[in-house]
Amino acid sequence: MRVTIKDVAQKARVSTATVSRVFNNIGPVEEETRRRVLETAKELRYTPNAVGRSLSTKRTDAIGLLLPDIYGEFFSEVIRGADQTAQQHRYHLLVSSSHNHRDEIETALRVMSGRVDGLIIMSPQIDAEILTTNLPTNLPVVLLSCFVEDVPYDSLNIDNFGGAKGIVQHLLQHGHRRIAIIKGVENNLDAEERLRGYRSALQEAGIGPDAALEIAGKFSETSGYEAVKKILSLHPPPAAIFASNDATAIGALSALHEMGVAVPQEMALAGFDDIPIAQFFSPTLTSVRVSISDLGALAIQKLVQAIHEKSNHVKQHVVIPTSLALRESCGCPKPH
Amino acid sequence: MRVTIKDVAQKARVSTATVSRVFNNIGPVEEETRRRVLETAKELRYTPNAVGRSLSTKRTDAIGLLLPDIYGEFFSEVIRGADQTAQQHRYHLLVSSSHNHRDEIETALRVMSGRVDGLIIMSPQIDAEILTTNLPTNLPVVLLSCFVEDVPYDSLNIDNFGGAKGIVQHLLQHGHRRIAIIKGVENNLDAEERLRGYRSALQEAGIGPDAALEIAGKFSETSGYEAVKKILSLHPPPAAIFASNDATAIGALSALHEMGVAVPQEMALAGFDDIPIAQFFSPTLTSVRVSISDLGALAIQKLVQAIHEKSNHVKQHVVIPTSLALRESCGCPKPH
DNA sequence: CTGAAAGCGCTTACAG
DNA sequence: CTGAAAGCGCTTACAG
Repeated sequence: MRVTIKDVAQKARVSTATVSRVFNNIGPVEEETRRRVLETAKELRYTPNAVGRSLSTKRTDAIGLLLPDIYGEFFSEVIRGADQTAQQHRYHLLVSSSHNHRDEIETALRVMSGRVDGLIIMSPQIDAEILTTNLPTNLPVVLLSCFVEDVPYDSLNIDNFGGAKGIVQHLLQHGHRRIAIIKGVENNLDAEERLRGYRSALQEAGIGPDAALEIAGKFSETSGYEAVKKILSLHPPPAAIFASNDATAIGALSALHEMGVAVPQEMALAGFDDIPIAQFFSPTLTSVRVSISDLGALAIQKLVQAIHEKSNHVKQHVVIPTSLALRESCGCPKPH
Repeated sequence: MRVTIKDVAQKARVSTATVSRVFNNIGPVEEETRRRVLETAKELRYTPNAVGRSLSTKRTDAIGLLLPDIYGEFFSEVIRGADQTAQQHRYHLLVSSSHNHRDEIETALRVMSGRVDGLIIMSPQIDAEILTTNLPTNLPVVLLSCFVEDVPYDSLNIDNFGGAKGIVQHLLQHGHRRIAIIKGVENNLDAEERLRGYRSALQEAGIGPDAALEIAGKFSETSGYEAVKKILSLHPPPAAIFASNDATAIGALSALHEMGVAVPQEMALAGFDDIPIAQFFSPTLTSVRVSISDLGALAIQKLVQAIHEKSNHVKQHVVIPTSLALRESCGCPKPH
């Protein structure tokens, strides 16, 4: 069977307390004893059992990452950043995906609680109140892209409004007046804020709202592809499209190519997220830059801080700034 | 503090054994007792502690997923497929990435063992022997894209050889004779097998090997981009390029666009993996189709089976077939 | 410097 | 149908 601390203690002729001390590098241990314990442990191929340890320390050394339905490069970047940073802090990452609905989130929360020391929840679709009522109050939590207002948790949000407004202003500077938007998923915080930013930019430019230019989308390539078909049937068609994320922009670009519409000459295009692959399209894709892996990394950092500082941790609401990644698809020259 | 099974038992005036029975739906429990326990539990907001349970049951209900340095859509698809299937079987997913080196793998293995009921290891760079010497022999393991030969583990491998050979044969059928390959990462199993497939196709077509046509690459967009610069400086340049994965093909495509080389007219191009985004490029990208999310899902299925069947589980070595996703970049018409 | 013992939160034969 | 008690593998005051 499995070799335990008892086996090592017995064989090394010490108590389990001593073995424990050796393995945790705490307390004073005679050098000779330490050597003997380590040797015996190696001989027996002993590995401390994490579950036993967790039960007495009340730490799990694991962090839970709750993601919405994961798909595509955005989430892979979040996970990458989170995992790297978690490892640096000696935490494990328990990933759980595909939670867009209230009850799924609730189940996931229940199931994770007790197995993790803290939780990162990315849930742009879910009202934060649902979380509040379902979370053990003593569990440190960082909310990512959640609706937050007066919630007792740390939170990280992308500056969706500012980023969207900025990129639309840029399209305006290119001289375009009729600018369409392909919207994101309904009831999604990121999507709503980007829409607000789009509208705000137009309004400040003295351009009235035009519902016909606000096309439905779903943050997916396919939805961008289909949205373009609708956009091209408008009379007159717009001069530019702001896609609510890069996946959508990529689908849109594909459709424009297929319909023989030159980008950016006949139609300017910009996305949001600046996923790594954006710069490999032709034309290269203009986007709103968000350091996605940093987002995951930062969430972990905040959470680790919260875990360590315990109850005197001061909650923060951080808005992560964006910048413009100007490339060819909006009409800018290709940068080097 | 945390509310435990004792608190519930006390308040409901039963033993902890009874509370345990109610929550696990086992053994006979008087309906009236069950009701009272459940009510009390709800009142106290009791959630069973997973760590305590694990220690006595010796199950963790978690599966570890060890990935190489994760980046890009391929891995996000693996995780997606794995997580969905794991959830169906009521297992959690403990993800650990960034393991390309021997000692990293060893650390990860040590750290995970005891916290998971089984392990999926994707490690195309690592010799399986390293794994064998580092794994608790009683832990069920499924190897993904690992060098395997006579190892006592289940394994899943993509038919890299067959897929690569097939796509190169297809390029030959388009009439191309000078076909370059952009290779994958060195000492990587998938990369080596794809190279073998490429060579085999050429050889069977009576075309001798030409080292100048085998260009270094790294499975990344950037490496594909740079490889094309070298390829275009060949005299004469080849008529087609087989990129060892889609990321590489995408980088290559980007470079070809930039250099004004028409694809597929002046240069045919094909990739490998068929990542979802491949069909949104212009021209749409021909590739070797692998159902990546199914790969993750299948690995979980195998592992769950192994966990349940215990020691009388029969190890299998499964090779996952591929198919050709023929699109525009190789010269085929666009499918609908 | 070291050990005996209690305790972490559960489950599970065993007895009744 | 229910409970007392041992045990899972650790850690940690406490005592010496």
